[in-house]
Amino acid sequence: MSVDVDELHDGVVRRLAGAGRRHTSGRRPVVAALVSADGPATISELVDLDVQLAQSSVYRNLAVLEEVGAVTRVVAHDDRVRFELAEALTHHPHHHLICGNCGVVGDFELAADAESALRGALARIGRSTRFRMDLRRLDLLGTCAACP
Amino acid sequence: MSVDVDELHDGVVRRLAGAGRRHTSGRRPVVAALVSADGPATISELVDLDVQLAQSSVYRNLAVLEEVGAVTRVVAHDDRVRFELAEALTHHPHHHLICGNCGVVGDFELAADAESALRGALARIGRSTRFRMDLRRLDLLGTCAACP
DNA sequence: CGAGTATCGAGAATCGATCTCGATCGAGGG
DNA sequence: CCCTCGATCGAGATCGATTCTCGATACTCG
Repeated sequence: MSVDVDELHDGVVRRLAGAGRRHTSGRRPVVAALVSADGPATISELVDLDVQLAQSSVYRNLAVLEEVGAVTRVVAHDDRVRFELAEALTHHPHHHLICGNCGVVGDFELAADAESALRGALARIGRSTRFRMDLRRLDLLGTCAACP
Repeated sequence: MSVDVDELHDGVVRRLAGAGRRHTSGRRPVVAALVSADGPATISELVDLDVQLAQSSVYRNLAVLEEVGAVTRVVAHDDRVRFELAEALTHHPHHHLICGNCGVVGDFELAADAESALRGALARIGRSTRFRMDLRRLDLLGTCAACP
């Protein structure tokens, strides 16, 4: 993760302020843990990364941060929810590779041409179905290197 | 769902037999409920569809059916797991559109050209990451017609 | 028919996620 | 600097989906 951490916190502060919320001593460590985590992290992973964190507060703060658009919720295939910093803050557009076996989630980027081709195809699909496609995210299932 | 139900049960029987399991009076209704469900269904939806079903048995049987490859587990964005009949049985290849808001899951198919283009792109990605991409499934996030 | 194994169903046990509630913290006003 | 009031905090209770336990049944095969 090669993002200017101060700039990132600034972004978080702005979003929170815009909703009348504060960037508190309870939320900063959560954001910090998300930065240090390599990719989408579960609550328990975050608590492990920073033992000071109270589980209930992490849940609450992640909910708030998600509400103001600072973090994004990622659902994988093990029944735990994962969170990651929003692309708007990290400036790092990406999609997810989910291991259908163990649930690990990895990030990847599509080449520009593949990305635009995909967007075109999906826009067509969105029109033919009752869904509005935003292509905010593309979750792909595969098998990670650690699984058989 | 326009599949020959008898042929479908035959497929289920074959898969179960191949693993030394039986297609019992407890599993048939589950498969039947999956057929009548329109798309991936949650356990409670299945139980609602057939009040005779015992919840614990549905869980167990779906696990068995998944084990032998007769059904597939689908993870959406509401915290419930959904199940659907495996493509190998329905002969109906498709991907999923997941409403990021309410969690509803819909099916869709990609046009052949888009599908192959996508496969190519993903194969490349699989090589550059530590994931083995199988493109068994493509889950897309969008917003369904019923959500704001 | 009898043995041995796969299943069944109801209820208990798990465990991640959410909610409750009294104690704190922080920005502004006085 | 003190006070007020809403935003937050943290620990523990609660919720709800999923899984496990276990005695009772249903089949298959000899």
